[in-house]
Amino acid sequence: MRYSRLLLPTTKETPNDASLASHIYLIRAGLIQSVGGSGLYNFLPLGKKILDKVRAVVKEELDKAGCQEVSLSFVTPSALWDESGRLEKYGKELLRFKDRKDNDFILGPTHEEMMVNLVRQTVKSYKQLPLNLYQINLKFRDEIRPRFGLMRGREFLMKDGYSFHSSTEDMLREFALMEETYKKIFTRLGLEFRVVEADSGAIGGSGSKEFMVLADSGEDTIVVCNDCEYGANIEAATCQPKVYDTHTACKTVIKKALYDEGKSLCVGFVLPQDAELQETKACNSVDANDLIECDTQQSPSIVVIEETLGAAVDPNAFDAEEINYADIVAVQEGDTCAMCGGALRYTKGIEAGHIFQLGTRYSEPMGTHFLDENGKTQPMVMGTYGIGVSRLLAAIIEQNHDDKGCIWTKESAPFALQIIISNIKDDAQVALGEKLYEAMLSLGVDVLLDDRKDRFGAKMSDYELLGVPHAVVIGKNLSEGKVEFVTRKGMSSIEVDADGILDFLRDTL
RNA sequence: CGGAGUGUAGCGCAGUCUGGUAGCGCACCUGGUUUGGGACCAGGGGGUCGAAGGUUCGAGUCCUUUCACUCCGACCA
Repeated sequence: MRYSRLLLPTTKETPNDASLASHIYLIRAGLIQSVGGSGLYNFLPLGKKILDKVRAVVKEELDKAGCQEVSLSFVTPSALWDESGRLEKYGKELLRFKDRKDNDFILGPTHEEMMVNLVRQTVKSYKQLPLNLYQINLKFRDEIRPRFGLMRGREFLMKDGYSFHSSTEDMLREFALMEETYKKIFTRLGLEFRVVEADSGAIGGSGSKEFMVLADSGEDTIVVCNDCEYGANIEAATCQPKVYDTHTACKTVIKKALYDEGKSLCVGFVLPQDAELQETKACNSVDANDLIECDTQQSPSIVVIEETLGAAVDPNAFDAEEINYADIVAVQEGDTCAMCGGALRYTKGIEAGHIFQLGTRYSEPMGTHFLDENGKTQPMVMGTYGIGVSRLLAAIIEQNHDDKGCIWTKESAPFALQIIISNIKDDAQVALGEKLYEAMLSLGVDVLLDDRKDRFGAKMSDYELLGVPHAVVIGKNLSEGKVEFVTRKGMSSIEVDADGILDFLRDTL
């Protein structure tokens, strides 16, 4: 590709609403363009190209693992969501609308219902199982607060996969296979990540693991052990139980728990004075959709006592209809690891992938059955597996950038090599640049030739901003028969004889 | 939804208090000089001033209503 023909609108100024490196550089490097704000973005040619490369890595590894790609309708009938009971649970994040006949539709935020619907119409026998189907398509979530560019857009590209099994054992086998496959994907993309235990959220199900790309700018707090492999989202993290007695000072946190059809209950959470309530755990402990602040100090109808308090608290002290025990306390830094006894600490991560053991959460209510060897009707056992593909672009930049711009990893780079002709009016420089460009193309190297009538400084700045892994700078040293080979990471450069540059590139790239 | 703020050229902003020719920087176009770190000179194009209503001889500016977006806190790949 010739730079002079490329639509790549780089800018010197940072957009005023961008605070994250990935957001700033995606826009400044001319990869994406904001569409009237509010979490909607256009992908410009090179942004699209990078997205396609990341997508290709995801697809290759999944196909190798035996998954099959499909493409589900983006617009989905609300009726399906009624069947699974998620229409209410998902709440306002669903973008709902009507067609001209007044039928209700939503834009899919994730496609469990659609995939289940597809499979229940086509799969009837245990002989057709197991099955792992996925798609890499647009999703829409009407986020309360979109921000950070591609990190939390409202429209985004997600890979969502669903597996169907005749037994829980087989689903667990596939779950493990997907964990391995995901590790391969993130490793190929050059990311530093950690697999952690997670809460299952609105999708439901039992076991779930998140793939966290480690970055200080990550939105999730994850708890990791200094001494072993243990890692968990703060929402699901556990530690060795602490010991309390009747002298332990306790506090009660009052919250309003929200349920389907507008129902709500006042709940009191009892925990040690110096502990912190973990809202997700608390929410799960009462099977609520959400917890909100309770305005009045009314007496709670349910009391949940932190389980490690045990006998340290007298349950008769509360005037409530129901008293339960559950893990509702947030793990603190310095707590003891339940696996090995080491010290736990916090770190930040970007949730780039999430795998769930769904069980029969969707197949049961939606009537997705098959006939087993004995001709008996059984609900299929399911797993579901997601990767935020467009978010991965942001995650790659968060982990790979400097104060000049992006530093793309090998598998994600928009080009393998950039050839920079310093002065377009110098015939010798142009001649070598063109020759090298043609040679690289014929070798099958994806190369960008900067043939613009710009000054050296402008070209170098654009090179650093875009972040192609390597460049050849053909400049004034050509009069002494030398060119420069530059590596974007660290901006180190070495002088190479102009005569030998072609061989050098053949050996190096 | 709570709190704070902003809407004026593609982007970033001034002008609004005190009503009177629509401005600046970047980007863009033309010509010329320049070519190792975003250069310079000269000329040029580009605007429903977020929207609606009102006050006024006259509204970007004052009044009312409304919409959108951004930032800080509770959802999620």
